[in-house]
Amino acid sequence: MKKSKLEAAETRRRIVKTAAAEFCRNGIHATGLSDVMAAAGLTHGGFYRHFDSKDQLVAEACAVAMESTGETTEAAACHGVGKDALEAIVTSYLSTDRRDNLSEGCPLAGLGSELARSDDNTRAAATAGFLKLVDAFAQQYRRTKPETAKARALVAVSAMIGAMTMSRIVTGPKLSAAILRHTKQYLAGM
Amino acid sequence: MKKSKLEAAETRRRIVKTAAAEFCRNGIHATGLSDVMAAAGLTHGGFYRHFDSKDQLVAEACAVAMESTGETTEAAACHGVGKDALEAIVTSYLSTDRRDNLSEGCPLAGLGSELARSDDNTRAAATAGFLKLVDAFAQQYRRTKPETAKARALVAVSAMIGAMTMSRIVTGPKLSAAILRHTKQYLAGM
DNA sequence: TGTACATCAGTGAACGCGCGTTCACTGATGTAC
DNA sequence: TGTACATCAGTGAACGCGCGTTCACTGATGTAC
Repeated sequence: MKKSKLEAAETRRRIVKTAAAEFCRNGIHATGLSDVMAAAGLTHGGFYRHFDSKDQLVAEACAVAMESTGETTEAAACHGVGKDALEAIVTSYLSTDRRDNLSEGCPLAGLGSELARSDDNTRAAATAGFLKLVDAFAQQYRRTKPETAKARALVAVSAMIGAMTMSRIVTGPKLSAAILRHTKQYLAGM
Repeated sequence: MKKSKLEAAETRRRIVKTAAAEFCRNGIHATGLSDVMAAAGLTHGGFYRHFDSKDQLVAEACAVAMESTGETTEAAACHGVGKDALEAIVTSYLSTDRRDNLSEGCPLAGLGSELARSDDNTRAAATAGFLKLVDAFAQQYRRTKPETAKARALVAVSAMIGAMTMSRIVTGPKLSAAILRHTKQYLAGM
């Protein structure tokens, strides 16, 4: 049953991508390797042909999910510059669709507290992705010293992540929507 | 070995309080009932004399942890009014001590993504605690229409929670401290 | 107030289950001649 | 180019382990008379 090297590499990518979605949807701890492999159309036994451990998969899945979030953000930012770009980014990030579609969402919001307890590789991947988001914000703060822009961007991205997290915790759809709406409005004018 | 009703009630409270600390430190999924009971000085078998399920304990532990966070916040707010109170709250909440002392920290930051996947009772407890924090902020926004104050407070509290979460994820102590410092400064002047 | 008995907080062993990980096996792929 | 053989991606059963939960048991507490 051996597959060609090309197929094997493709399988590996599929596992990581599937893992990213499954972890984001159900949480890292709550997602078993069997779940991931089954969702990728494989049996769990083959996992260790591709990875050393679950932790390694978690780190790579986090990196892939953050890349995807970064691309979505950059795509939104292309719709304009300055305030327009800011508004496009936060409108995309803080939408109710994104809130309800965990598997394609930002892992910083979807897995935040679990990432804080993950190993260095995973946290490094999360950090790199976070800094890309921060840069995307900082670039839109025109007429501002770079260091001020960076500081403001740190706050804005943290607010965005916190707002998305809270909108998912809160019981009551009105409150959940209000958190997203007000954070969106505030950050767009920051 | 039966204990008096008073002792039993005291034991129950101790279990909930211990659970709040253990969940906040290690995460809900990663903390077993045996861990909680052992930390409370008991064997795990007695758990079901006090609770129906782990989920029930999680909900009560979340409520207790949120109460504690609320009290800490109110205590900080007593140091002044308006901008002074705001600064006291965010300085307390966003300190590096709080960042490094998970077990006594705010569950919204320490358990955010796990709470988002918890049952209604747990999320309701988290929501009630969140709204208390929002009120504590809103009260400090003087010379502002109540609805504007509430909206601003929603954003500020979300930002605080997101910043604490990110400061724990990020690799690199300087970046971690910068997130806390800049968010602190920004929210104190909001 | 004193005695007999039911209650039940807490113990410790056990339950089934799913976890991360390992392993013998398979058969198509890739390589050496 | 064709053949013989080593490699290794993927399968499926098995490993030990810890999980949430259950249960028989204990003995001090609380209650009924």
